[in-house]
Amino acid sequence: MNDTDIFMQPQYQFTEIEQQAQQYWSDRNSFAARLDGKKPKYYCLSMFPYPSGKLHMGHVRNYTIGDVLSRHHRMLGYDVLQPMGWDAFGLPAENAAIQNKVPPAKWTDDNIAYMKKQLQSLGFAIDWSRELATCKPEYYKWNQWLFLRMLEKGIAYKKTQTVNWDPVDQTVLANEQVIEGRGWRTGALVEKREIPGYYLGITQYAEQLLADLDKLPGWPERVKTMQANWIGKSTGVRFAFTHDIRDTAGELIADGKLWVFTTRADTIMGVTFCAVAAEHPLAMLAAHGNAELAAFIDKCKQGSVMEADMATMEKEGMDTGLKVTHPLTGEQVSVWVGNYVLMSYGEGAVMAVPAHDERDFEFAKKYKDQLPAIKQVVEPFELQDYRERQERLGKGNASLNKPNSGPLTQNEYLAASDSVIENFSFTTDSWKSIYASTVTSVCINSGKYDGLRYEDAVDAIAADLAAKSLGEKKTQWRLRDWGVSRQRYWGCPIPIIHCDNCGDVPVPDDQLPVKLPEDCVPDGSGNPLNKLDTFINCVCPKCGQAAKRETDTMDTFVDSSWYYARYASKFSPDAMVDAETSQWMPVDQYIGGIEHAILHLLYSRFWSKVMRDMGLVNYDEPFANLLTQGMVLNHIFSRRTDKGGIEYFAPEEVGLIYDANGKIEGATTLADGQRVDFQGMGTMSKSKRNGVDPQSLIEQYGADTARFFMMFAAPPEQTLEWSESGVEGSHRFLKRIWAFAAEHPGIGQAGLVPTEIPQEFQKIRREIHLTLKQANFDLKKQQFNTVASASMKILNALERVPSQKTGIGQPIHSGYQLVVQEGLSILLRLLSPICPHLTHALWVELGYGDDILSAPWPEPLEAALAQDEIELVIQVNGKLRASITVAKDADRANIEQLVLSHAGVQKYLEGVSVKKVIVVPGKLVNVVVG
RNA sequence: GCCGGGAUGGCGGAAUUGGUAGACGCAGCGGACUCAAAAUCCGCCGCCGAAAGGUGUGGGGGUUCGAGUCCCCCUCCCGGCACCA
Repeated sequence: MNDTDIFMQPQYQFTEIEQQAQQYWSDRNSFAARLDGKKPKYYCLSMFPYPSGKLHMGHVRNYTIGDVLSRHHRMLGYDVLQPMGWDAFGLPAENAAIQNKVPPAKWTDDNIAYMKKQLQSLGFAIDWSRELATCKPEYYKWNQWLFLRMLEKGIAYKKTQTVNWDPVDQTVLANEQVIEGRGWRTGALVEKREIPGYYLGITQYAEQLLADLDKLPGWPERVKTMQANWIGKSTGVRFAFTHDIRDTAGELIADGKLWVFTTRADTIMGVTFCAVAAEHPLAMLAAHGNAELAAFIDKCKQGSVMEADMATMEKEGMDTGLKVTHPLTGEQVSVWVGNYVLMSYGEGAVMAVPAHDERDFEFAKKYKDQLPAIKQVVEPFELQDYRERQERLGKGNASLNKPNSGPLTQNEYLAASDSVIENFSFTTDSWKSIYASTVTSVCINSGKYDGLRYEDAVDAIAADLAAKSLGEKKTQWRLRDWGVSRQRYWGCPIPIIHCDNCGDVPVPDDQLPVKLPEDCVPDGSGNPLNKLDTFINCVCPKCGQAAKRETDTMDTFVDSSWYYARYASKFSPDAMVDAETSQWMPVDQYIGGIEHAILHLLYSRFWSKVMRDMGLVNYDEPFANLLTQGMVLNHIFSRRTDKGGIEYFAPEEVGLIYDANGKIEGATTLADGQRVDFQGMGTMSKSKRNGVDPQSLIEQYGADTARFFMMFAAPPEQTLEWSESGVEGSHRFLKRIWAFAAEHPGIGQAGLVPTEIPQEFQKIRREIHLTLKQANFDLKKQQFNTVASASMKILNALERVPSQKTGIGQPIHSGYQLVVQEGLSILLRLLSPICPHLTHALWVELGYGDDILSAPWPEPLEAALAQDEIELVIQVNGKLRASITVAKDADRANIEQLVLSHAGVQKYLEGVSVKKVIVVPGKLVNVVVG
């Protein structure tokens, strides 16, 4: 090599080393993914970035994790695919356009070019030939194509949707652009508007999306739980209370039926009232001519809909004065408006059974003077079983009066149950101790249903309701269809043409893609496409008359719902994906932030199933294994300004103050020595000024240091606390490796055979192989922090190998050569996924081979791990007292005898007798005395 | 409020899944080199104690020869959420 000069230097010149390694990989196209069918495949995918301008630390962490996995699997003998691309449509490009008057296309392209350079400087083993950007027509053409197929199948459809409308800018706002009910730019009060839009029928796949979570053992439990909750399946009974309530025109409302949904139909005989949402037609009707009720309804509509806010909120309601008829008992039941009933879920109305629903109970407690007495209709099965046994024994006539207050025992409850309803005290505690019932309950006080357990009761009641045409069993989903229309410019055009004669006409396939004009500069006053005649005006594909193009674009979640499949395919202009896709898919390892646990992952799963049903792909689930990496945190420093605001200081602008325990107490600014407060660790963000720029990190320490620290500081799923001195420590380690290697030029070439190795060398060799064993175990667990520390341990061990130079000119011991040669080879390979540049350079320079990428992954050798003597720890009554060294095949009796005669043990045996001796082979001996 | 995950030195974090608690690193302290500093290297480093020893994984109880690890109760912290009938 002509660049040997760098390697001869004992100094670690990372910039040159990294550039040369990257050049080497790029010259040889080292990371082009190929499937030869002989090796197993490994598709490793990190969530693609939004090209916001430059990388942040979260990206560095995410992509380093992916790269470590990719490089490790490559050396294990897999064909690896690790692609990269750009989630390039979205609102920030439009905001930048408004600010800088640059077209979003230009802004996005420039950002991509810069960020690509940054990614390359980190040395990721990416197949750049598969790079894609979702804002390019050759990509989004297939969004449009699949959308049209969904339209044909009835999966996509049009209906009106509610949007946030800014009356000043005359534009639709995204939720994030609404700040405290006002438009972010204009400050105008935001209005709700109903406009038409396209929806995708994800609810048609609800059952599959829920059931197939079981096919994902490689996903974190919490992500699966979140998805299951989001899909929100509940099975129950939908039924109607009948009524004769008429509107102001005298028309019977909703055919005289008040529909409700319940998962607890077995408690139907315990209904004491009904509650409807504020927006429910019955509530609206009752509000006519009832100012008090109208005011209450208005108040309900204003309240927060967030669960956390609501959980502690007082349940409130008001009687509408309306009555409905119970479908089974014929009793008249009052209809109330309840602030805890949501119009958007189920029927917007509920039956209220205070005895067996905590919310209903809270409500009934508050309005007990206006509502009928609560009615218990189920009790735990175990209790009923108990009661029956008691009755057979002819017992059970005690009174409710319990001498000492406290919760009733089962026995006491049983004795008093007949009088419990009259004497029930209205507290949540007594409700919980008496009524709260699970589904293992049995009906009581329910006429013909008495004695039926949950499932049987629901079946019988559903059958009776069905016989009257007033109800049936039903599955209710929380999941709603996915609205994909966005009234924005920088997105994929929805391929529809509006014709006065023919209505909404799909763009024919041969006219795809509908290209987004790229020279627009949004000015904040709505979608510029609306003003672009060259885009809007077109010809109806059906009748040939002049027509208008749809100007809405698609939600950017569409773009990211299938990019992984495109990566895995040849980028054909004629097909969304090709046969190669099904060879690479599913993704073997997907890595990204937990913030995408619900929407992105659910939409991708849905999209995959749609593609599968259209015969495009052959997999049910796109991501076999999911790793959700933690966030990157840094110190936050702030102080109150004179004006009462908060001013933030970057960590490099302050000096820390520690308390007596060495904990950070506060800090002072380096500039003026003023005191600032330490706010703890928080996510790196611009607003808190605690971000660290990856670029300056790479320039100062190199990519390998950045990568090493990212892996070393915390396990991947946990948050990672930034530490400048931690980065320095990582850098120090890499310098030490370099210096150690520089002292052993050409050591990789020595052809040594490990035969007779003296003890002193064997001991360290064993330590190295033991550490390697642990590291390989940790890699399987994806616990990279201990893999990084294992590489440190191996270097520590290598530096301890006795060099035993016998004198000037004397050769060093062959045992030394062997252990260092082998140990360094293990260290370089083990470290190479984390620090690929340094290890690449040293592998070649020390003569181990041409390319560490094609070296096999190191495995510990049994011969190196074997030992003739083992150390056993000795405990007396579980406390560590001594240790002995015994032959590895020493038998139990032998060990016991050795232990009991050990001086360090005997002093604990005086005056007591040995009861038992426990020998854990290879580990320890516990002498139990007493 | 509900669901999920946690709590181990001054700090980040280990502990091969019930078997020597604190690996590895950071910070700190002491020393070597240096005119000096930086860099580098060597040593010490949970707490109490002069030592012997004792004690110690958020708190309390339990199972076990043995518990950071398993079980029950409690406290606090973080993440998620939908008053879901």
